[in-house]
Amino acid sequence: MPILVVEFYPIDLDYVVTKAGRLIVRIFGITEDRRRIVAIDPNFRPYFYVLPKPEKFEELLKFLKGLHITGKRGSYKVMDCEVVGRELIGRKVKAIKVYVNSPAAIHWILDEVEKHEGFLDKVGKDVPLRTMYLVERGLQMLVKTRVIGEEVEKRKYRADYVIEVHKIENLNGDTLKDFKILSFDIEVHNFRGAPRASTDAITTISISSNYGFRKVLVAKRFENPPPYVEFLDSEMDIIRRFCEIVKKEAPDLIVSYNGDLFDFPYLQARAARYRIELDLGFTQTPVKFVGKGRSKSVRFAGLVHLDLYPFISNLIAPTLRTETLDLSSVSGELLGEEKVKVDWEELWNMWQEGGEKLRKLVEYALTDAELTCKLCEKLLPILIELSKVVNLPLFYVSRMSYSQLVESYLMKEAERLNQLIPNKPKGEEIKERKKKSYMGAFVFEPLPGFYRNIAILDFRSLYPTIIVTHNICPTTLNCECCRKDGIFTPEILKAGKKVVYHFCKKKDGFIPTLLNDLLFRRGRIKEMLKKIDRNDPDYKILEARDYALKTIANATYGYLGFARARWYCLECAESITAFGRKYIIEVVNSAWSFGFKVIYGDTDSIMISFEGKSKEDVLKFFTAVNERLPGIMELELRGFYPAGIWVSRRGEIERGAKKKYALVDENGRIIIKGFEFVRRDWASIAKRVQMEVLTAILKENDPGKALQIVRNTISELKEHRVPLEELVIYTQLTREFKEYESLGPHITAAMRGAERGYYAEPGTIIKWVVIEGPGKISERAYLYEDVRGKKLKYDPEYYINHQILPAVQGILEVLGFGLDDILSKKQEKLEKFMK
DNA sequence: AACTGTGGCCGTGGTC
DNA sequence: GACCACGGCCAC
Repeated sequence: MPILVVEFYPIDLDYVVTKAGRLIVRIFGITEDRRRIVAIDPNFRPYFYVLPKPEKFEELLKFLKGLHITGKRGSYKVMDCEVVGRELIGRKVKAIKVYVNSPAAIHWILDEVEKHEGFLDKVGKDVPLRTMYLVERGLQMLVKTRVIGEEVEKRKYRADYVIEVHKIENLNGDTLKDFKILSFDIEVHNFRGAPRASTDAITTISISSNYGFRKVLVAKRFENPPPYVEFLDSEMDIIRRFCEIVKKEAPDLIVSYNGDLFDFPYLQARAARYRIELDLGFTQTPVKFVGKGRSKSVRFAGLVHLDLYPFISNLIAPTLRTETLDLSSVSGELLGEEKVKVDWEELWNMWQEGGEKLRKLVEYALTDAELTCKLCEKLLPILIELSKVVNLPLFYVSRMSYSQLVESYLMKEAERLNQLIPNKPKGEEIKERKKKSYMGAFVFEPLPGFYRNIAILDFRSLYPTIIVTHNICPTTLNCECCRKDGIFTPEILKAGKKVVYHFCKKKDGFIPTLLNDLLFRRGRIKEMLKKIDRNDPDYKILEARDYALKTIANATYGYLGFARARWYCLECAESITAFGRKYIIEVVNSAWSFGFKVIYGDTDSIMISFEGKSKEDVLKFFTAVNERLPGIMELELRGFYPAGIWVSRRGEIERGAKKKYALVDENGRIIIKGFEFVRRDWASIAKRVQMEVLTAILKENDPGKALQIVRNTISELKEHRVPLEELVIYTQLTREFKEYESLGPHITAAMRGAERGYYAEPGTIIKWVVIEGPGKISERAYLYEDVRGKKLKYDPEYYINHQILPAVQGILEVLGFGLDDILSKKQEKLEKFMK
């Protein structure tokens, strides 16, 4: 077969072991002219490291070199051994890098090696093969790549080129940008929101794309269908047609919203009834279900299945304000487009009735696929950047948590910095680590009050800059070489004793080096963002890159204290927070010595009042602090705020509540932290009134108006004039019913709902309402759907005393208004009279 | 499998 | 009625 040279962008990677026991790594990609390529690399050898006892080094090396095991499933061989000098968590080691013939061989060979008397330790045996491969070959995902190799028979591949690799290398910085996206969504015929694949058929499959293609496959006819509708005779035909379309369109990405846990498993179960294979990828092998339980994912070789739900819930959710993570709410927030919400019961009716109703159902179904596609377009730049930073295929990156991202990044960079990758901790070790905790950040207790002329200062990336400045790393912790003159932490109080750690002054640690890189790159991106236009196509990419780098930098501190981390280091985490406390307290002290009143501060920020002083004074103070800060640490001036309010802790007039305050900025924007207003588990009526009260006070200087708002709302509640939607409380069910020790209202409401067939499992957000009647709140808590359906009456007393008043009392108290002032009958009569 | 960390507020049920 | 643990969610 001829030798070919092809340039392409790698988008996916996997490996197979042939029946003959040969390991084959497959790189899937697309060329500039949108052809599919599979580069087959049969020459990769997985490896791990053995640390022998020094005195038996040669003996073990000799033993390893000839090692060859014949097992039932094939033969396992040591292909090569290399003696290398590396570092393992700050310790210089001489190790043997052992190359073997297949992934399974790692386990078998190790079994033998461990029995050898010269064996001391093993490292890197649990590193994923894809990481190993990309590092070893020096390849970057999504970056233009040239492969030179022999064209081989396509056989089972649906690709334009199948090439056996002779040489493969990245070319330049060019990254794949234009992805062909196909999104889809299924609708199921079921009644109460707990679809069962054993009984409930798929009614429609909707498909959308970023290149104009859209379609809804329907198994029931109606008059004058929209052009995108394709009628088919049965569920079987819909599924078959769907597979046909995906294969024919050959997109780069097949995108779903919760396809890992719902759409694909469901589709698979229904397809199995008709013996249809979901073989949608570059190969004719069927779909793969990887992992178990809640971490299940659905994978096709080459065709990247992006499920946006895990990505959003793992990484994006903290930046969102939405109460729930359903497609509609998330698109509402990220795209500004919300779809019409239709509940299960209604969908059932629409299907049953057919005709015009069915047309609505079809429109609704298409919207789902369309929103999924648009969300993907919106989030793809971030995914691409993350994929490049940690250098792993999109498929994996899109399903990763923060800790996995950090760890992947560290693993990717380990080889370059001569670091061995520590083993993953095992069960017992994890348990031991989990028992330990340590002291975190400092939070300043505010004095309750209404303040004017506030300045906020905060440290830029406090923890990352501490790590870099003080060289905090498991590799530099308590090094031998700097016992006398290292970098010493502040005293740390630990179980009644004072402890001090030190970090190496002579050589840069592994993690500080990487974080310094990340922060430096971020700095450069920020500079570039300032220079280019917002509409420049590069703007979005740079923004996404900044987001990716920030995400990894910020999660690194937490990762060091994470029990399952390979580079776990509790002393490091402790040291970082200890330095953090030291710095913020120093800033508080300087503020005082400059004559400012300190109102509040939390972890890396300080809020001061400059009443009686000027903004220039604040600048002087700010400059003075920065001059004394070491390394790359930096205090930033976040801004000036005309007014702010801090309340007392409930029931403790004199003590201010931490983590709760509201400000108004110079543009009149209200900023609210910690108050009920920002909490999911408060009724929107209470949240709205709280916001209105805060606005009246902070922005309009009109406490009288605030009182009036509260009184009006109370009357509306009493007269049942408030719509039920405003009374719904959202609370998450975090475990199975039987695991609860105390049964709060949201749990009893969910339990009542479950009896009526409303689906609830850990993770479900329960929407509940309190109705009139005797007994505990939990005895009167019902699902919103139940209350609405049965036309039960909500309990005004509950909403007044347990929602409205708690939300506004503390705020009004600061201005000198007590409960009597709020409820004052006289005023209310007067008001009615005036109307 | 779900799991980056600690600090913090506060309603509710449950116990005395 | 006082007190405390549980449970959830938020700040950073």
